[in-house]
Amino acid sequence: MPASRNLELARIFAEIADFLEIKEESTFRINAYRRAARALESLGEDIAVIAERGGLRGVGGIGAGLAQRIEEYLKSGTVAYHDELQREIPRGLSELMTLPEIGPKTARLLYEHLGISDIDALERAARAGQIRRLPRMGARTEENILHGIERRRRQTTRHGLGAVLPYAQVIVEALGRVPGAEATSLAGSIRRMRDTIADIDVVVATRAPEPVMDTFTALPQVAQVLSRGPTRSSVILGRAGVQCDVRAVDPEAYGAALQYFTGSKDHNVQLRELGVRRGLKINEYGVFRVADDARIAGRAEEDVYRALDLPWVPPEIREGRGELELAQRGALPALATVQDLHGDLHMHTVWSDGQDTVDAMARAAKARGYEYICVTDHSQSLKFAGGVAAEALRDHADAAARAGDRVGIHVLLGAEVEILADGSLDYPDDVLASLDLVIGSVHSRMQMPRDALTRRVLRALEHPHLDMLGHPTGRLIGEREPMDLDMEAVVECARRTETVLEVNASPERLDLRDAHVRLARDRGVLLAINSDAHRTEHLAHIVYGVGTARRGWAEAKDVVNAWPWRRLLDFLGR
DNA sequence: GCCGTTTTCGGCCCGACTGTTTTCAGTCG
Repeated sequence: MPASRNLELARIFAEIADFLEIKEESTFRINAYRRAARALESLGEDIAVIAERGGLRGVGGIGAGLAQRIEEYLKSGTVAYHDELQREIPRGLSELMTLPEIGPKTARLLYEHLGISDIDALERAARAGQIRRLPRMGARTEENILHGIERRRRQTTRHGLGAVLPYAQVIVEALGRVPGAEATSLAGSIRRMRDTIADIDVVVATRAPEPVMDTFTALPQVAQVLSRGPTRSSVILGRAGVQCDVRAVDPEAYGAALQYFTGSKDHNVQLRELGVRRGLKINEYGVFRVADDARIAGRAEEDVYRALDLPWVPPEIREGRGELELAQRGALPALATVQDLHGDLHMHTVWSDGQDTVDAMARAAKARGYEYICVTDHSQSLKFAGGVAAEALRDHADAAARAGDRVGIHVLLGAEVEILADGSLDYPDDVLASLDLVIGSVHSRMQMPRDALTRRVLRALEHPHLDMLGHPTGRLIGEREPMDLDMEAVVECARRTETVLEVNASPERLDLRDAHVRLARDRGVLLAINSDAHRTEHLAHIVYGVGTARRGWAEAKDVVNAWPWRRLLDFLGR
């Protein structure tokens, strides 16, 4: 399971960090393991491939010691140090620490006094009233622990960006209407457009925090108030069980707070280190000179970066993955924006499984300001999605062109063609040649072994009529794992054959994902950001795709549908 | 354990909130 080797190693390092924390080891060692775990999680490339070319030390947060542990893991499949710690400390304690309110100290306390080392035992003890008898524990804590366990059982880990963002925007708007709220913004991973979200962070600038907190904790969406203070409150929203944290800050500190709470942690740590070198202290209240404690920035986020002689860094790339080095050199990428897009190259109509006609799609695209669209219904073998027979395509081409003329937008006729199990495409070559754009996608037999699957996709990429690979990994966030594909090989083949890799903006997909966009972009592969709309409203999903592409550092020049009509036509060779 | 226009040694972020405390530890972000 090579792709998951990164995640497996990340889990091992994170667990080592937990164990070390229980043992009360140096927090800096603990942080080093945590940081390495996060780096591994967000890596677009297989760690084994990086190790092979001797690049481990080049990954931020990995030094001599951790490189050695990684090598050991790649060779033997285990890390002896991890095994050693596991003999000393039950693994379940690490699991306990994932519950709210339970950190290393409490986990150890529970184990030493009551022998608790898993969540079931903890629940039994809490129900039996044993927790409250422990030092520093009380009935309230016991109750909170039971709540935490219950919430854990009801909800699964993280939430998809697409499910949470619209909801979060409603909260922001509601708080923005409170009298005295001068500015309101999302922060945290949702502002960075991560594909999944653990909680919603909101920052409000106000000199009167009380009414903001009153409004917030009384919102109809609030199911439970976890904490409430003048500067910070925390609630659980609705049945979905998303946590939402609101910070109220003085307008003078709004920019600093927004910067601070947007993160990521790694980005902020690096930023503060840059500050320290200049004799500056950065916290959520502002940027301060250490010498005389004078505040030199804080009102706007731009000011915080400017105080360090840096340009403002777009939230999507604040991941501590080299963005600050580039910012220092004034070489940040000019990330693609929604406004850069001239069209959308992947959408469905009533001709297959879409809800709207080509006319309706064209009108909706025109209303978004697009110059062109490409209609790409499913190919013949995808029967359950109303795949289009080859014979119907000629009529569709005429109908698409007429719709374009009526609406005043260029309408190309393409197809989302099945990549069959052997890597061949689902229309004959002469039919493919007649289409303006051919997207190849895998919708079936996704469970093939890695080698066979990779061969299958590479064969499709080599096909002279294939222009684009649609939703390359086939993942459905929170529902279906990505296919076990050798992404390095796919990216390399796409580069060589000049095949476009899609960033599918459908919120349940976001595929390519951020790390793979970065990999593709670093190798000079062309991208497209497409909505994969199945009705007119879905065209708006493009914001999620743009966010994902930006997280992978994609620039407009890398994105073919950010090119004007003429250039796109030249590229397609039509 | 990482990292280096301060450093191969000695730094490494810190404040808010809760609960059980009579003055603060633990957790979280």
